[in-house]
Amino acid sequence: MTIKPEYLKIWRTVQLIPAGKVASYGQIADLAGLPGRARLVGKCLGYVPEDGVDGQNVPWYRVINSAGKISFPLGSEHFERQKQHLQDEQVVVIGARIRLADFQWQPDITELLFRLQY
DNA sequence: AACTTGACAAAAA
DNA sequence: GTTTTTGCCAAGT
Repeated sequence: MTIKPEYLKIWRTVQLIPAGKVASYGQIADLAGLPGRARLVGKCLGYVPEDGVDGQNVPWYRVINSAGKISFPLGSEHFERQKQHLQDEQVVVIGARIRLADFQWQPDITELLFRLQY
C-alpha cells in the first residue's frame, strides 16, 4: 500500500479532533481540502500508521459517519474497540449511536487556519 | 479498460 | 426516528 499525499492530509486533520469529540468522514474530507471524498477518509483510516504521524497518534476512532453512528458492524471486533476508545473519553455511545448535538467537533475556523497553514 | 467494492452522504419516502 | 435510492470517487481486480 502506497502512502499518498492525500492520506497525510487526512491523518493530520484527524489529529485536530479534540478528545471527547467526534467528526464525520465527510467533515474530515472537507476540512482536509478533499470535498466529496468521504469514502477515501474511511479507506485511509484503515492504513493509519501504528506509530502515528509526525510523532503524534492519529485518533481514528473519533471519526464516525454522518448519521452519528459507528460505521463498523454492530458487535464486531473493530466496533467494540472503537466504542471502548470513545467511552474512555467520556463520549456517550448508545448501541452504535452518538448524539452529534452533544459530541460533534465544531472546529474553530481561525484555529484551523493556523494549524493547517493555508 | 471495464467492473466491483467500500470504516460515505444527502434526499426522499 | 427508519429504509431506500442515488451519487460519489479512489482502489483493487
